[in-house]
Amino acid sequence: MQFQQLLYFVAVAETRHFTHAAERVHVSQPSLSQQIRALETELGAELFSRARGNIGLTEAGEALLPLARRILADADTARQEVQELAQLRRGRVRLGATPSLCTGLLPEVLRVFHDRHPGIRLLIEEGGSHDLVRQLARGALDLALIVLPLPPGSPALTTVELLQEDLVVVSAASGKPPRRPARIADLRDQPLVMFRHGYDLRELTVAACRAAGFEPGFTVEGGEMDAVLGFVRAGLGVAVVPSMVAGRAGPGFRVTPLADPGLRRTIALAHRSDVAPPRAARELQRVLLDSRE
Amino acid sequence: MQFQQLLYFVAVAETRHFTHAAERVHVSQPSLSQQIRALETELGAELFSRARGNIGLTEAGEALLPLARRILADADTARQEVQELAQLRRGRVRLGATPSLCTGLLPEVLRVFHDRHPGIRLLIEEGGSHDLVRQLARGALDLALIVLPLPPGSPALTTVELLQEDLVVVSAASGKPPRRPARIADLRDQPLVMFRHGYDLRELTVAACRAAGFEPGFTVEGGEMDAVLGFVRAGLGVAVVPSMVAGRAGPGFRVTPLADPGLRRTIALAHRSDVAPPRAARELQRVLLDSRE
DNA sequence: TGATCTCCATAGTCAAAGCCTATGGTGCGC
DNA sequence: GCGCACCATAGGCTTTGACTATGGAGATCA
Repeated sequence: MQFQQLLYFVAVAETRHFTHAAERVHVSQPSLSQQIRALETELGAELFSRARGNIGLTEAGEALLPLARRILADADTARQEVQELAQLRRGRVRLGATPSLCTGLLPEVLRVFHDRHPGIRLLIEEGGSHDLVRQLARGALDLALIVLPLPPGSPALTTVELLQEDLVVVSAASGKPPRRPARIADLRDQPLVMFRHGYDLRELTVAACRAAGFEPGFTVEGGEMDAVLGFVRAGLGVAVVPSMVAGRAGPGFRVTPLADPGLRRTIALAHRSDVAPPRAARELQRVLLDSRE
Repeated sequence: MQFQQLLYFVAVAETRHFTHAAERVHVSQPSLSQQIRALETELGAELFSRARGNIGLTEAGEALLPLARRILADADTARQEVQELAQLRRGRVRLGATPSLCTGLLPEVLRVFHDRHPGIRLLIEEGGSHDLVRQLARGALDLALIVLPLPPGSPALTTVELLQEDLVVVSAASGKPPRRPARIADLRDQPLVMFRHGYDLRELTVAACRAAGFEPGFTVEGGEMDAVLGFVRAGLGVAVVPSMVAGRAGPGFRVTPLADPGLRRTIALAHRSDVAPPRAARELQRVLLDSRE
């Protein structure tokens, strides 16, 4: 059984005429006759009663017709569905990102992408780089925005550096102004508001303090970016955050840059090396990279 | 798009392994790879993410999979339906017969046929030969039991003589016994009970009377076979019926054969010449012809 | 680190399938 | 009765799909 045989069969059933049916499906009449005959032979039953000037369906033909129509319709649907996915009219991208990027970089980029491809659903997974890398490897994400360098033992990922973020110190506007520019060592005697485990910022800040020779003390820890900023504004302590986040934090904050060499982190776009990302993900990747300019 | 491509696709989707899938569908692995690739090219999208040791469906593949399964299932259903029709496990026969045959010959023959092919529906159309011939030509009947000769102007039908019926005179057992054997001429002065228009017996009896030189008179006319016999038993008149019908008419009747040459009619099985009857009809035809022995 | 193994892709060959044109054969109508 | 309409058949050609053999890349283990 072949799709074109079913197509020819339906054409004959509807025109009740071999020659006309052949024209409709754009083959010669003998080709059509031959295929109908092949289908009949395979199925083991005549499908048409071939009377002069009166082609009619046999009972077997009547039984086959609705199924043939449905099969052909399903095949059309399949073609269309897949093409819509390929043409970015439908689909999804599963993007992982660190929490700070979700509030900083992503909103604008995703708006641009969504305007361009309104049919693509965007599924955002917020998490630390470590988790995101695991999910990439498992195939649960198409792309992820992670902090370089990759954690040791990472699977084969391809990364493209996207941007470098400077980290700054935020404190309550109402409190005593810190030295400007700040130094890491200044944090030794400062109460710190710290993110929950999983934030790359936590590991990075703690590592920097230890490199400067002290263990940082936290007044509050846990909570997401918004909560941390709220605690800082309330005067519970200072925090180290990306400058992009601090810049949009609103009033009530004092933002203090760090003296050279400061703290920076490199944000990269990562995907599995062994599999090309889906079409929609490649498109989002392009938009992300373009957004740097 | 081809059925085998969908079959291979489903096999790979389910095994997540090209080599195993190839074994399952009994082709070599390169053939399967090639067909999958052809399908992907035609649809314009990759269907699988081919990572070492971890074959997975892409979004396009996910979209295609349920449709592919349904198409393959429909194709199987189609094959099975048609084969069941061909193997006489299902189906129908549309049989036309004259009313007298419906009560005489058919019940036993149809019982035999039904015992042999319980899945075949039997649709009986009762009518005069003229009507039956028209319905055969229109394709509304597969087979018909008609009275020979065919009406003038009949379309091309193939007929096989089935049996010859002797006609006899039936009268009420309570009445005056007629001459035995009877002659057509005896009917001149007899009140006749006559069938409705459309019965071949009516045309045949009237024609015989006219050939004998008189116009028959009817006390009652119209009604089916059972009604006519009822009228006869009630003493309203005599009737000319097939001997087979008279024999099973029950008590209350006197059956009188006609003197030579008598009246006979030839019952034949007819179908269109231009189209072979469907399988189930041919089978019923065989059973009918066998029933003569 | 390198030899081996697994597994999918590629190359080349061959038989079969499908389409074409030309032609045959059979009812139907003028 | 001759042509006409229409489906079937025949023969040739191109394409396709299957096979075997081989390549190449990642995983595995000594």
